Amino acid sequence: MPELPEVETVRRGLEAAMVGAQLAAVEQRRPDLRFPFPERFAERLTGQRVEALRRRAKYLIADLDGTDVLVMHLGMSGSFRIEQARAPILGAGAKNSLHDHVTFDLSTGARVVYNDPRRFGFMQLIPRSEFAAHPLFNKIGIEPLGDEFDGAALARLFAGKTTSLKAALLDQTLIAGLGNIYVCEALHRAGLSPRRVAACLACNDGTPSARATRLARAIREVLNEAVAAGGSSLRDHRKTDGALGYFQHSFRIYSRAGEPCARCGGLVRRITQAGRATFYCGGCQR
DNA sequence: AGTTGCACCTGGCTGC
DNA sequence: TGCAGCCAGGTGCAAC
Repeated sequence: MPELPEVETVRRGLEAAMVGAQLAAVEQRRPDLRFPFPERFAERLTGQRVEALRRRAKYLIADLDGTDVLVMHLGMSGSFRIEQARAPILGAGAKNSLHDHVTFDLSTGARVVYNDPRRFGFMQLIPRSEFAAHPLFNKIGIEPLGDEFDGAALARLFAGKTTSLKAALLDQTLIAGLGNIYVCEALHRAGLSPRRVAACLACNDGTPSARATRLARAIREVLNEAVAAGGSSLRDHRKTDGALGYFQHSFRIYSRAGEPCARCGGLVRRITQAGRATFYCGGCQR
């Protein structure tokens, strides 16, 4: 499911429920998700207090009061829901609980449940001292909602890249947190073809082009709007209170193959790039 | 070094 | 109604 706006939405929900609380009991219901759980996972977490709930790229990071940091990734279909004691959420029935893989019972009485049908998500425990140098994080790129992200940064990152704009924007070692939907949406807003060479964002003298500025602005804009909407719910994404995000109603290009472009009336096309579907308008995306 | 293709899983939708 | 086939928000690794 989840790109930056969905992960950020989940982070906010978990932060409100977990920060300051102690993990009174942890249950791990299967040996692995995408990867095996760490050794003695539940035991090592039990009794720890959650001091902060952060996001880096599409990772959720819980700072604990012990020596470890809990790293969580939602993969394609992972979600968290928060249940208050004695008040299970209606509709969270047997079918759904089949894929409840981890539960955290908090000292507040709330229960946090991780559900992931496809099991592409994973959880890791990393010593805090090794966090920055850890292979999961040491090559991650710039945060697109951070202060340092702008047209100049984008042009610098993409300089000399012969790959497509689409592929470069999906590369997490360059920019952290964009996925298939928001890359398509940002390129459409910026009026840029996903097939362009990534290096086209820099002028011959290396300065950022107007295109770079437009694209950086479009990326920030679409991410901010999506976060404000609680993310996009296609199949699996839920806020931690069970509510749907609603940004999917604001897609201008994603999954609209065959429809007229909302901006120019041109035909929205679907192509495949790097094995992923790309939606774009041949009329106004140049 | 940079890219592509495939694998990892389940479930939902489409079309026969 | 049933079932086969295709598709899906991500990422890591093997192969070119």
